[in-house]
Amino acid sequence: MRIGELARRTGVSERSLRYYETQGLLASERTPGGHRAYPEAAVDRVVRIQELYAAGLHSTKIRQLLPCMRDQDGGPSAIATPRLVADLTAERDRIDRTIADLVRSRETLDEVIDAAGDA
Amino acid sequence: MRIGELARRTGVSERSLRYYETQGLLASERTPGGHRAYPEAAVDRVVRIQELYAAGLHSTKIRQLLPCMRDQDGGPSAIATPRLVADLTAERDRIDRTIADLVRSRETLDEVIDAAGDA
DNA sequence: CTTGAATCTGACATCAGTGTCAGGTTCTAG
DNA sequence: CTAGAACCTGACACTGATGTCAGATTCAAG
Repeated sequence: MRIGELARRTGVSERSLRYYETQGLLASERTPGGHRAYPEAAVDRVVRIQELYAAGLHSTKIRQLLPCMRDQDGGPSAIATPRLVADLTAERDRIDRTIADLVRSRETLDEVIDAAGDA
Repeated sequence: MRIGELARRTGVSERSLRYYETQGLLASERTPGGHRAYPEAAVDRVVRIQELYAAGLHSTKIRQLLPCMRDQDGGPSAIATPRLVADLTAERDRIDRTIADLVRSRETLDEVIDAAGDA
């Protein structure tokens, strides 16, 4: 699959896909002419990357994390080091706090929306 | 209360508090010499602002939203317009999606953390 | 009054992912 | 072969909240 199709299927811009490659998050084969060629599994991987980005992880952490993830074609190809586990645990706690925060903000929005609905 | 104390009590930098003021999010009285003076209620307000920022709202939306919020000293001083309600509903849906995404990412992290724990 | 802490304004830097554009090359259908 | 679509690299801009620094002013305690 080429980059255009991958972009279409994942909803991620070609620009971002190329950026992911420079960050070591997404590998690609190349055609003899130098065009990128992706395996089917790239779709899942890009979706995962997007999720992690949206969860506030930086590319550095994602790069360390990806090899330790179980992807659809088999088990993880690496086990997290204790150092990485500590980092990820911190990220996990941060995500917990973020979720709690989002829930509070959602309640705030709902209050305002409901108050307007009563009017 | 002056800006230093407000910063200490909210955990928000003085820089950010001044920025909030330029964005119309946080008013302040001024001493004769020009120093900012905040009422006690400012603490709550700053915390709210921080939560909304963390939830991904931009200052423009927060500025519109704040007057419609019920704060600790009474009811809201404004009712959201239909236009604003539509915006806030969109934000709410975005927050819902973000939460779902965070939960997925948290599961991903947990898997990796657990896998390392088994080793 | 003096002095040190706190505050003021204004300007510039940063971060990291993404948009966008230019100029060139490759691919593929006809 | 050829035209047009798709892709390549590289560079620069942007966003928007926040950090940081400089130089000046104000505040409050002795």
